[in-house]
Amino acid sequence: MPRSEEAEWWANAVYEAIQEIPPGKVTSYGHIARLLGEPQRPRQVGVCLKVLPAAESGAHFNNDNVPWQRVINSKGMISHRGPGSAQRQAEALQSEGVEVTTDSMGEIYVSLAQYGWFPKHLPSEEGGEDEEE
DNA sequence: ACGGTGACATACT
DNA sequence: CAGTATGCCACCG
Repeated sequence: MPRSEEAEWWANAVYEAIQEIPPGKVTSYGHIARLLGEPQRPRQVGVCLKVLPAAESGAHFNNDNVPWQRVINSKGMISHRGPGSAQRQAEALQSEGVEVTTDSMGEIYVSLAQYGWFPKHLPSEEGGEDEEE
């Protein structure tokens, strides 16, 4: 029981929200934070994923039942935290039918306009595409 | 005990 | 339109 109750609540809410993301879709950290009513804490969403327990840890929320792979940054790009980690995430997404594109810089992108999952209508998202559901 | 960092995003310059 | 600055708060050194 590391983490205070508050942090636990936050992580809990984050994991639940992520589980709401339908397969074959992706969303952003900021959107998750917004869904939780805390639009100012997109980073903490990432922190929660970083501390996400392993599948074999026996935790209620773990690497296996939380589709962490469906969460990317607002630009539709997969952040590279370690060597090959982004690659792994891209692979997982492809396995769900999500098309990913790699630019010349080696950065992996996902078309938010195509696979973005945004239950709420975002005010300013990519050029003004009113994509909903 | 303390300060820097980070799976980000928005606002401002 | 691109680069810089700030907020947020758990985790690591």
